[in-house]
Amino acid sequence: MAHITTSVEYGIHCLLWLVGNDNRPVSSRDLAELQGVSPSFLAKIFPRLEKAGIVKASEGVRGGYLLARPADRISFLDVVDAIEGEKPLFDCQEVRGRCAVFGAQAPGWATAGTCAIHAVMLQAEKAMRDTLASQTLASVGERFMRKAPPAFADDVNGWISDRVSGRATRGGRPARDVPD
Amino acid sequence: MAHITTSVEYGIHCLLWLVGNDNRPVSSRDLAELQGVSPSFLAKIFPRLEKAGIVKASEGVRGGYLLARPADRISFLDVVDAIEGEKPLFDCQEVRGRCAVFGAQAPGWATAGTCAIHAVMLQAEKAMRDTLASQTLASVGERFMRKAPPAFADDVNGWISDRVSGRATRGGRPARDVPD
DNA sequence: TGAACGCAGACTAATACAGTCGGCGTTTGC
DNA sequence: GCAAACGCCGACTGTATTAGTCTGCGTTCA
Repeated sequence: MAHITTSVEYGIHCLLWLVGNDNRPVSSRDLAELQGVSPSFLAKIFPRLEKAGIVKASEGVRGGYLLARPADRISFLDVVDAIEGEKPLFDCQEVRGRCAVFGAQAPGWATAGTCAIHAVMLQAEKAMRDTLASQTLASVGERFMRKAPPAFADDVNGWISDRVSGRATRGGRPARDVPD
Repeated sequence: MAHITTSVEYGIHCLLWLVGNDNRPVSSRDLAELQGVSPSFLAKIFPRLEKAGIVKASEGVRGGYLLARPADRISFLDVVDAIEGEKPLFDCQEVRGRCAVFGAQAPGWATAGTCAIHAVMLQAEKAMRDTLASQTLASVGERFMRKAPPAFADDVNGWISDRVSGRATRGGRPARDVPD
């Protein structure tokens, strides 16, 4: 699998729908159906975002999630680390200390400091993380909204409202607009 | 596992031993024992480096590997791609096209071009790859040799020569300096 | 000829990831 | 007060990848 996982992808997609949605919590189930992904899988991702302080949860009926801070202060790196837990790009096996000419015990100069190869990998990882840190939910959300027609945001808000009120007034029958 | 694998780590460590070793091929078995890693595992890595044109192989007794071009023209990125095959940092699932408000068929504006999230990941991947491309076997090898005492390179060359000649003159008994 | 090579492919064990399921505590509407 | 809609947690499954082993084949050289 790829280093940046599907969980992160789903998480960011969901968070983008929460941008500019400050007073109405949205449930992970609704977000899942809105995007056509697995509800139970999304339900595993959101608690991590909540623990990292990226979203706020409200429990009970009509509960759901809201962004915990403004979208321009939530970077892609925040989301990646929240979901994946700062997993390293490279896992140094410290091969340098095993050189046969050292015998049983490697000399100090060989194992002091960071392995030269590891240092390059850390530098590459930093470059990647710096890029992720430079992009926020606000900047990417805005870029997406410039592509979408003006009515799109309203359509989505309407879809979500329909689902919530549809459950309340029509006895739990989901309001789907996909015929079959 | 980490995105940059142990195979790459072993590969780079081996290639660094081949720097400045232009006329005497070294076998993957000797490189494995020199570094205390699995010979059969290393034997799986080298053919990929050979197919990528990073090393040249010579078969038969006294065969082995040499760098196929100067060390200052072999970057870390070359080695990573040779061994891992340009695997992407992120695998976009095209969630954007599944939005429920679109119904069965997503409109063109939604799926045109690169997904905004994917674009950020590609940018991060490029930053990582640019860093890996900027580092060569020559630069890192030199950095390592500055840490090592002057006699170290000779010690290693001696160890390798002992192993080759030891096999020839002493009937295949490996010249190990680690007692047990 | 045989040992030391490279090379290819099958195989195994461990891990991680995507996804599912069931149970529990909380909140709200009827 | 009860049931449905929530969040949250842990156990579970299937599949893909990785690290590592093993066997067999063709080549080279003493």
